[in-house]
Amino acid sequence: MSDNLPDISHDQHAVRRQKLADLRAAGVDPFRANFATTHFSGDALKAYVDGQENTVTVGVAGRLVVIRDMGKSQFVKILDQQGTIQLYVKKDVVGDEAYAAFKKLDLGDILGAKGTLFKTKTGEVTVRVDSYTLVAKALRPLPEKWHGLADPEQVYRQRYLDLIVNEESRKRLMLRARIVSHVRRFLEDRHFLEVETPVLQNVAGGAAARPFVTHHNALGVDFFLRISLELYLKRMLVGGYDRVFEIGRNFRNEGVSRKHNPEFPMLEVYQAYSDHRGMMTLIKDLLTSLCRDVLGTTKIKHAGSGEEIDFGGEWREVKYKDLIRTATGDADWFSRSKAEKIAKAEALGLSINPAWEEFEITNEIFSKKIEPTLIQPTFVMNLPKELCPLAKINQEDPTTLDVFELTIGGMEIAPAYSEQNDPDVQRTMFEAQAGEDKQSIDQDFLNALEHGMPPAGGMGVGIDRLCILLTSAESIRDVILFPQLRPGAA
RNA sequence: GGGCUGGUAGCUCAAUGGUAGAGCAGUUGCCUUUUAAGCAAUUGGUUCUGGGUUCGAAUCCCAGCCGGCCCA
Repeated sequence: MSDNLPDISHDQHAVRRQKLADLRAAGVDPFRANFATTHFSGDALKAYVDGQENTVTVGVAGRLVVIRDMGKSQFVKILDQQGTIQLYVKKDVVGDEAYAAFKKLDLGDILGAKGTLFKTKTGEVTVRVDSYTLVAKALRPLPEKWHGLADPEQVYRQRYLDLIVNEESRKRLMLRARIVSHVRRFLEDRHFLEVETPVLQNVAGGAAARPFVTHHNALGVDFFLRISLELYLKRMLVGGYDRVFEIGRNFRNEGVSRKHNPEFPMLEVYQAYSDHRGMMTLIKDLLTSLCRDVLGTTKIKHAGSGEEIDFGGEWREVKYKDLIRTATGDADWFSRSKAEKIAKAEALGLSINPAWEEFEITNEIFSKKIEPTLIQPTFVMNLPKELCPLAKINQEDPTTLDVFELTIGGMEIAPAYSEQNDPDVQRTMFEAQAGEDKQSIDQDFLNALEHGMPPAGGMGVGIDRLCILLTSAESIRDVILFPQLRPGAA
């Protein structure tokens, strides 16, 4: 190096670009190299045979995340999908030239290394490197090694950095992948068929939510992004698929919060010749098997309250109306006038819109005063009939439905119904809900019901919320790889 | 949409109206079993943006941009 070059030592990006240029000038282009691995880091660590030093050969690859340079030898760590593994690089093993090049590597570079396993004097299984290959140069520096990346905005916008430096995030988001995978396997084992139904719909049915609208140029029509999977999956029941499920994205054009992301994957399951009670068994089996096989425990810490949620015991079953009567201290709540209900709700500290229907006032009490307190798994049974127009009416109390809402950790985890299969009742319910807006009724769905849908139980499970629960996350953003944010400043 | 709160070196954070600092990272040396490796030296700043107050602003005020928490 000549003396009149500008000092770029403060600019890590420039220093790394210079190193890359030097490599290329020497005929080495890391971006045209590759490396054949034989093991992931965790598998390599398991391949070590106690006492057998330098007998097992492995090829591992990953991102350089720790460098401890001791002059003529270095201990470094690389990170791959399974975690980190330590490499020991000695000058007199790899040779002078390769060692000199190794000393020029930066934290963040991606390399492959071949060598033999041994245990250091402090007991860590380590690869004694015979040779290595740089396969990608990192031109930008990693965040700080002790504290990781703490700025929440950068964690969400540049999740890749969060995943490299924050082990907690890495583990939580990998756990999510295993949860979803387990759900699929669980259902497939029970003869459920996974299907895919349209995201672009001309009627956004199956739920009450504000949809996103988009436009199809060739057809010259607007479409809604779906807000629910329900009406298409029920068409599959009509078509003879007796057990179906879909894990599909729903889109709701509403607020963003700790519990809401505008796009979210939803599991919906439908089982012919079952009902909501069948769904209770299914969801309990699913959650307990997730606890057992994925988490390895039936006790989970609830991030909000710090309370321990126990999936192992009996799950509480309680009627919606009884919860309301208890919360209001009024055994005759459901025969009170609207004015009395408003007065009582306001006395409980709620702000009530006088335009609301009575069931909405009651449900405000449920969602604000009751649901957040239901930390242990609780089946809330027999919801009022106004809340779910797609469910069967309960025969003993026709003001309620054959449904439950499974609530855990203060969150609605899984609503399930005995599905309405009477096309005339369904039409009446739709019309009552639609009011003047007849356009919003999915006429083809009613047509399908008229062809005959078998009696069935159906259930929805929000995957994000399930993951919040099972990973004890504080926020939905912690379980979504790339949560929705306002576009960043340019 | 409202209230509170934050934005300072690549990252994590200090600096309470008076010369913008530290640790890590980087750079240069030393060190062939380290574990946040160690030792020595050292570079690095549009204090989010734009206005204002002031002799003087990272700090106070106003507006904006992007977050976080709570509420709707």
